Amino acid sequence: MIFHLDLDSFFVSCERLKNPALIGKPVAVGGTSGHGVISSASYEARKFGVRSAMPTQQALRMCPQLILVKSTFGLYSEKSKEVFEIVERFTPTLEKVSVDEAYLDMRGTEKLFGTPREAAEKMRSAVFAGTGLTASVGIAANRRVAKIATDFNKPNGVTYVEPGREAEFLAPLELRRIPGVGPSTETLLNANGLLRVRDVQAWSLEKLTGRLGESLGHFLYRASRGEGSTAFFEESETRSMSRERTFSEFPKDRVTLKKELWSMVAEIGAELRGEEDPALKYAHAVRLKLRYPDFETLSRSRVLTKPTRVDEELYDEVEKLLETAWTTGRPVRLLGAGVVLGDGSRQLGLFEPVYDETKKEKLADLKDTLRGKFGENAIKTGRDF
DNA sequence: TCTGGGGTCCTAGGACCC
DNA sequence: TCTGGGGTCCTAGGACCC
Repeated sequence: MIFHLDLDSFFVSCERLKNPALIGKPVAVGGTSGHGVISSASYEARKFGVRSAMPTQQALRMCPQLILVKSTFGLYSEKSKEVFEIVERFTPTLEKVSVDEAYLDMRGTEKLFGTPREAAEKMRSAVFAGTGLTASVGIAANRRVAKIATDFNKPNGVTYVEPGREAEFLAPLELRRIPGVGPSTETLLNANGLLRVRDVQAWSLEKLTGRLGESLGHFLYRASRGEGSTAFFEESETRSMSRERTFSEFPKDRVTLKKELWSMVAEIGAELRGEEDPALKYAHAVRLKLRYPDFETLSRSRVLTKPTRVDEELYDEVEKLLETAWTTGRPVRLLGAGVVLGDGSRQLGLFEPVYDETKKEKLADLKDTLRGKFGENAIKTGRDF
């Protein structure tokens, strides 16, 4: 039995703990100024059509009395920690997938907590008693179905899909309920006459792969029958790091863009040098992202001739990408920088020596240490833009 | 009407190798 | 003069998730 636990409108609920006057009202947490989007909406606000990821301006048009609260991430991670400390008393085998969501392996806990449904209710009560937050729980034989089940009975509910009855549970649901089926895939499926899970169940694997492609066809065949991976943990390592910034006023001068690029690259560099896992200590490639005011978005990337974790070396490469990608003088809405991670050896060339730490790298580490001790501004980097 | 930020995975063409 | 098949890497773009 796998549980999927999801905290109800988490950011809004946290804000209500801090300010009870928000209870019972249409509230949304998110970007309050300029080009913001909604991160979390109360159920009162959802009645008006307000949803997360919706532009704040649009939300305000739909619901003029909407109370907007600026997000305070410190509060959310604190509350999240409290919740998972409570949840860990039920099983040590859990995987957090975000601040407000986790999968729990509850196999073999019947003696302690009773039936799956009883265990879920005990868990939800404990979370509420300890933090004042409500959670929804989905129970199934695999992660995918458990997650769909959570969504089925939100907020503050439990859904148990008995083993062997997955296909029956899924049949009436809209395809959109399957994680991985977003707006674009939904449109494609609808255009093929597939509206609900049962419609997909009626197609053979050959028909699905023939009409929709190998990958999507196989995925839907399995997902529609409630099949999922049997392993609890799914291997997944960080493969990239990035920073991006949407400007409130769209700059069109080189200096502003390069200063911003430098500060993002420096953050990435510090994170890279703080990385414990030897397989992920070095940047294998760098990436640049640009978005213009009309939302035209482009990215450029380049594999480095030599893997590095030195800010200056990363910056020089990203700057080159900016020079080639950016139409000089055109205003920029969003600027982003990123790295693809590697272990410092190059994949190509079996006889390449593993990259040695250079003096520059040691200097960069020293700067990080000093910044940690004396503050961000302890070390000034002399750079002309 | 206006669209955040940090990620993962997939696709598709071209280069290159065996 | 004509031209297979499989695999990996690189690059750009896009879908999707929270």
